[in-house]
Amino acid sequence: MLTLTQIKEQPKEIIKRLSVRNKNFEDLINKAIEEDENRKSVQNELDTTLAKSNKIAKSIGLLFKEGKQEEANEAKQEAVKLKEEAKILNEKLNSTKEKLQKILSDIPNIPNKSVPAGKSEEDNKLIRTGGDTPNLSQKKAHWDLAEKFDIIDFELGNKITGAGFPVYKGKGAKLQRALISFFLEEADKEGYTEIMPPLMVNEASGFGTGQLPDKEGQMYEMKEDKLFMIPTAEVPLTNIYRDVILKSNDFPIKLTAYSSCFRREAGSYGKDVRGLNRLHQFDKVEIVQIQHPDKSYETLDNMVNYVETLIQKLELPYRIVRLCGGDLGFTSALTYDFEVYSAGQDKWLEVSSVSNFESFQANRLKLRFKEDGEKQTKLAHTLNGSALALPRILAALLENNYSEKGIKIPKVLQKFTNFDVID
RNA sequence: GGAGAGAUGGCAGAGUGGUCGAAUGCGGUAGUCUUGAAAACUAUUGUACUCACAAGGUACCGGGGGUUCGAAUCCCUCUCUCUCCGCCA
Repeated sequence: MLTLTQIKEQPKEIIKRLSVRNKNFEDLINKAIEEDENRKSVQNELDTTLAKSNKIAKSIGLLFKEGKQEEANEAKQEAVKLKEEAKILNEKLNSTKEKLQKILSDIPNIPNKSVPAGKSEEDNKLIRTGGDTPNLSQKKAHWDLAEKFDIIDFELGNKITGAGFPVYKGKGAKLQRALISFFLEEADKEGYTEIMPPLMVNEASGFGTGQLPDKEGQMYEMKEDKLFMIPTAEVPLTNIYRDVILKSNDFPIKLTAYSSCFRREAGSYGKDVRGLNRLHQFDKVEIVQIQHPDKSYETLDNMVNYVETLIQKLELPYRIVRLCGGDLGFTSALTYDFEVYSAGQDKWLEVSSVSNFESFQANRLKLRFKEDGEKQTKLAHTLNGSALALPRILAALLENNYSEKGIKIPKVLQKFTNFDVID
């Protein structure tokens, strides 16, 4: 959520910057400002009414003590009147606040200046590429390979749960575990503190990172307990710092977590989502940083570089793109997507998304900090990225490393798998 | 799931209808003393809105609602924590 201070300081600039999202937010911004003015005047009125009422209430106590019954009773009548006024004003204030809140929660984050305008992924800006595309004697899609080597069973998942819940078996399961260990160990070396978070979160946490109320349908919900299955470890990880006031020397805060992720992704069926390409349950190692506003973009670059090294170590061909306005997530100010080339499908698969949310999440989370010696609190910046999501990495590993001899395991993973080929 | 107790400022903990934004202790910060430090002493120390980051005002004692001129204090409700019992990896 944007803060009203941000909006009021430079509304025109914000409207202009939001327009790269391919939508016009002028009305909403103006409404927000208007509604806030409204809120202020109502609050002022209420405050003065309450002040009067408080004063009288205090005097009544004194009057009774002094035995001035009559005067006290007179004051009482006055107080009743004020109370009624205050009640009406209070209702008015609440509805105004609600309206304002609704408007604010409909305004997405301001894209960073470097975000290109554009409608869809075709307008994303290519930053760099790396790795070599493999020369394969024969191309096979990973779902065929999975069956051939009996390492992932999609049918079995259908039986036990439903579509999008694959069952990993034997070397397939071990490879998953190896990837998780590899990613966590790398993150640890990079200075991230490992966390094992809950896989379900409450409503307040969902709101804090922006999944609620906007993307409600994305999460699996336990209606009876008002809990949600996490769509990413970003949610519990970032919410560790909800309602927290940090000191400026607490920065940077670096957290990592492996978790299963659960996404309903309603309505996305068909050809592009075969095999591991899109799942309801998948595994991911996430990295989160909380940083001083002055340093968050430097940190974003570091995170991008870090994710790049992971893909390089896995010897996968990749490209990094900067998302255009139309493709940029609601809460993000700047996002880099990583895609790996998966030879069997002849497709680029998105495997990581690294974003700076600036103070957008922090405002929802009430995640603040104090500059050394200063009294005033400021909003911190939050960032996160996948490092990395497993299924599409696995798909690319299977497809790119396949030959008649079987599927070759990248060197960095072998100490975790204890085998070097799937055959 | 059953029975009971409780939720107060960074922590501990007092406060059961007015003078309570809240005693006291610890912690934090600044200062005095000291060559320096410790100790001791003094002062200061919640968040947010309004507003000039002033003064003043307002809200917040787990969340929401109610009673009252007035609530941390009484009532209702929700959430959470603890103790005992039951169940259980």
